[in-house]
Amino acid sequence: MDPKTEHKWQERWAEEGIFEPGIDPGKRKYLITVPYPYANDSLHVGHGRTYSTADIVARFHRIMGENVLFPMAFHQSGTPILAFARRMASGDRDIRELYREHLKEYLGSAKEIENTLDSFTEPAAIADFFSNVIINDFKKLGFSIDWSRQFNTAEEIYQKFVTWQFHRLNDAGLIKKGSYPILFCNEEGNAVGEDDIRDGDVDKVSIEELTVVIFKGKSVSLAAASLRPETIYGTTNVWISPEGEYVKCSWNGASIVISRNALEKLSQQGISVDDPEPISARELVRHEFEVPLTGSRVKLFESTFVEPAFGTGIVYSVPGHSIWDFAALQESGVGLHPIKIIDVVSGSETVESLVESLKISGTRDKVKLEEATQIVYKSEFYQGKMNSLNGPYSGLTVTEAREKIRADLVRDGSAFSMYETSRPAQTRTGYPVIVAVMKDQWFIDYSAPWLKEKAHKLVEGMSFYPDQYKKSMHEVIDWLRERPCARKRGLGTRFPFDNQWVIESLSDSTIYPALYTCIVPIRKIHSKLGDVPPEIFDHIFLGKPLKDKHGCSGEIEEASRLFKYWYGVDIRITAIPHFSNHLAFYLMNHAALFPADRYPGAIAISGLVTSQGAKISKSKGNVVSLTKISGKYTADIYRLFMAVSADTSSVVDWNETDLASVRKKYDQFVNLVEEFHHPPEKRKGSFAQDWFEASFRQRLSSFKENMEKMRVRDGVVSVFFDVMNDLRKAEAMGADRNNLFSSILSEWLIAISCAIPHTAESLWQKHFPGMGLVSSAILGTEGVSEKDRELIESEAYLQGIIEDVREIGRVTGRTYSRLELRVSGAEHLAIAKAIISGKTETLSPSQRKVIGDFMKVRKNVRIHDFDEYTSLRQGKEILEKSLGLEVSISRSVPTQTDKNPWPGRPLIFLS
RNA sequence: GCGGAGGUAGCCGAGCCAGGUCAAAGGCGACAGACUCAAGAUCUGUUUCCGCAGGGAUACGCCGGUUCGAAUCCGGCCCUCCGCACCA
Repeated sequence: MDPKTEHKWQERWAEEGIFEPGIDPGKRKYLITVPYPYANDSLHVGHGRTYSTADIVARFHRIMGENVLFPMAFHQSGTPILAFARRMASGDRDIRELYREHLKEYLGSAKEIENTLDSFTEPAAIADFFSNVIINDFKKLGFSIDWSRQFNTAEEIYQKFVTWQFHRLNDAGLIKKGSYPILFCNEEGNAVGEDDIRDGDVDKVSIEELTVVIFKGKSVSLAAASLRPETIYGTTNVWISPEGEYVKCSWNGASIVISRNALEKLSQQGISVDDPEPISARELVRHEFEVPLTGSRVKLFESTFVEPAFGTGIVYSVPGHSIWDFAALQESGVGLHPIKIIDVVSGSETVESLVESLKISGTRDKVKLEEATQIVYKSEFYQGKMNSLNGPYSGLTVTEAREKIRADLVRDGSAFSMYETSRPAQTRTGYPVIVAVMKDQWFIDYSAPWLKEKAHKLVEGMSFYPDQYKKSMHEVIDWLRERPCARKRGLGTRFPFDNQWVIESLSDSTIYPALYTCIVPIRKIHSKLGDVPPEIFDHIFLGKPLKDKHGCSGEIEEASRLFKYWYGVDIRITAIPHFSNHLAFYLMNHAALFPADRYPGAIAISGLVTSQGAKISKSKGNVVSLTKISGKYTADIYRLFMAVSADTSSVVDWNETDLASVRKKYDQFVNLVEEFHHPPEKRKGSFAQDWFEASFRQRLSSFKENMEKMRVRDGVVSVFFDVMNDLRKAEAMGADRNNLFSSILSEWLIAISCAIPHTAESLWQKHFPGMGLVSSAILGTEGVSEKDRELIESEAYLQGIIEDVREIGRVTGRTYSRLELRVSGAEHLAIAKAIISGKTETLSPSQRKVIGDFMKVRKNVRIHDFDEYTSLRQGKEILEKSLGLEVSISRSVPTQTDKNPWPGRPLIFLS
């Protein structure tokens, strides 16, 4: 198979429109979806896997006679495309160079590339370009996608749909407003996402909550920030930075000292600090301050490890439980001693033991200090108990004490909360990233009990592949809280209740599969009216009565019919990273908006793809783009590889060694089928022929069963590899290949067309000309008969005997010329049955003498449904052929005390 | 830490839910033989150890338990992977 031939078939499929189904009341409908890709880049072999799996499943359901719809669309909402366009517009040379290289895969001339790069200052141009790349890649892989229904999330029509959806969520009381901490850049006046932060993708920035504790002094108080308020009883002193700029300001009636950097953060977080005045904090050094709750007095000292830019630029020192404080104290030489206030399980690392084992030399040893801090934090936080020095908090666990002490400090007016980034961070343009609290953040309230209850019911009623994910989904639903659903920037749909906001990009992608069903007539409505009013969506999707048809009654009714016929989604296949976010929202929104008969039917999880043993990433240089696949390997090899190299949910590794072996098998298959000639007349069945046909029916039925249960690998293995092995076996048993083929070839090609459709089409055309396309053929329904099972069992019985004979030959190391087989008769059968059922008392005394002989071989005794003697007679030639021995068979030998034939285990004599 | 999944022969990977028919499917790799001048491809066989008649011993992360019987059930331990949110 070459890419050109593959292309030819793709064009045929498109011409005949066989993947663009309409309503067919005579067939069961099957709607299969995969989350749409984000159109900011081309896709690689990893992305292709989910779609490959989906296409194999789609094609399977098609050959099972179902009316299959496999649609797709493109995601353009959110910040990445926008950020990319901005960088291009800013004239960033690095990114231009990067994409110049990248575009060479898709565009021929340098001029074309430069023009395209120029156009990338517009987000829409980026999205369009990569959407087209993806479409082309997918077409070249032979995916049976209905392209007539594609759309993208930047289209007005999509945004009308999302707007409608948000109105309905609001009607259900699920849209809420509240305050929420986010990453923010004051200089740019923007919320910042991962892509806006320098190294944000490799070194994630998260938000941490600090407790700012007020240490009262004579004229001013110190506001010291801590991640661990529970350590307050271990305070020995307070630290400030000798290099920091500090200000005095008023908070809650008190005069407090904080770093200049903290001012802006606090105001962004809605904490009011007024009248800031510069103060020379050094003057306060060695002054005494009062520790809240404990009432003890501690002094202020300087240490360079304190970062003015972190928190308030002031920290209180707990050398008993903080490595930094311990190291700083040792350096300072002020002669204070650590106070131990937390007990940990014996054997756990402590501040002192870590300083020793890690050889920490001082506060400059930042990397080791960080590592040690993590270790101490974990063991104290999860196992620690407050000891008797903690006043009323003695005996509490660290977790409990933290909450209680924080609450008590806040109630007392001795503390407030502030947020801080988990590491110092800058935007790509170099401005600091801080945490701001948005007072009017919009949420979707996924915590609503009625919604959770509905969602649990929905989950209970659907299938998950693998099954264990059903349990996980129940847990995810329990865990969901309010989700911020709008942002101040990014592409997407305007938030309908507040124009300043844009709907966040996962929140706009929940029930959109509904749109696939009827996008065509809705487009018509939109082009007629220049709008799609919400009540039309209400009518189409929720069946609400519609008075004013806006002159589009035909289109509206068409859309309603389509939606009713196709929706819900029968299966949605997606990679695991979508599980606890996208899939959860997908299910929650369906539960919130649709009646139960429109709920999703199943979710299948597709595993990750690695490349040459490593996670696929640009930095590792192991990205293999989908564009190269069809040319370099052919679509069918890719598809077959994805199907058979691992179970749907487990990891597939893309590497040349495994690819080569799949290719080898594939070549074998093609050669076999190409050499086939229809025999002039079908020969009368031999044992081998009958067995092969029976076995094929069993392979086919196992294929169907596995595919139904989304075990694509097992399914394809049984219909591809196993049938080829059977074929070889049957030939070895003396059957004629063409004869074997002629009885199964058409069904075989139809089944195999799911995985390798192009190859199947070519072979189909060659051997069954004039019978249409294999892609639209339907598999027969014949199952496995009792007779088939007997044949299969009887062949396995023959194989067992062949193995036994071989083993004897191997062990004795001799060669033989004759094989005599003695099969058990009626008497042996009766004795065996009696022993097995424990009714030995029914046996005669002479019969009882053979029980010992039976027990020796009982492991191998099997009472078959077929007659062993007849089977051996039928298989005589096969035995002779495979063993190269002259074979004689006898039955009903009299019982003896030492050696008897038993059911399933004839006596073997070699000479 | 919490939640989830998992550790099976040289490798990948079934089996485990419903304990015996499991020395454990299938694939890859390796080895031997056939074919060939040769290589490749293909076919046949072998691939834990012992065994001159189809057998035995030891094995499914480690330790222990239940059972006549455990890869499969239970408990403990060790290790690996995934998710832990506003990010697509």
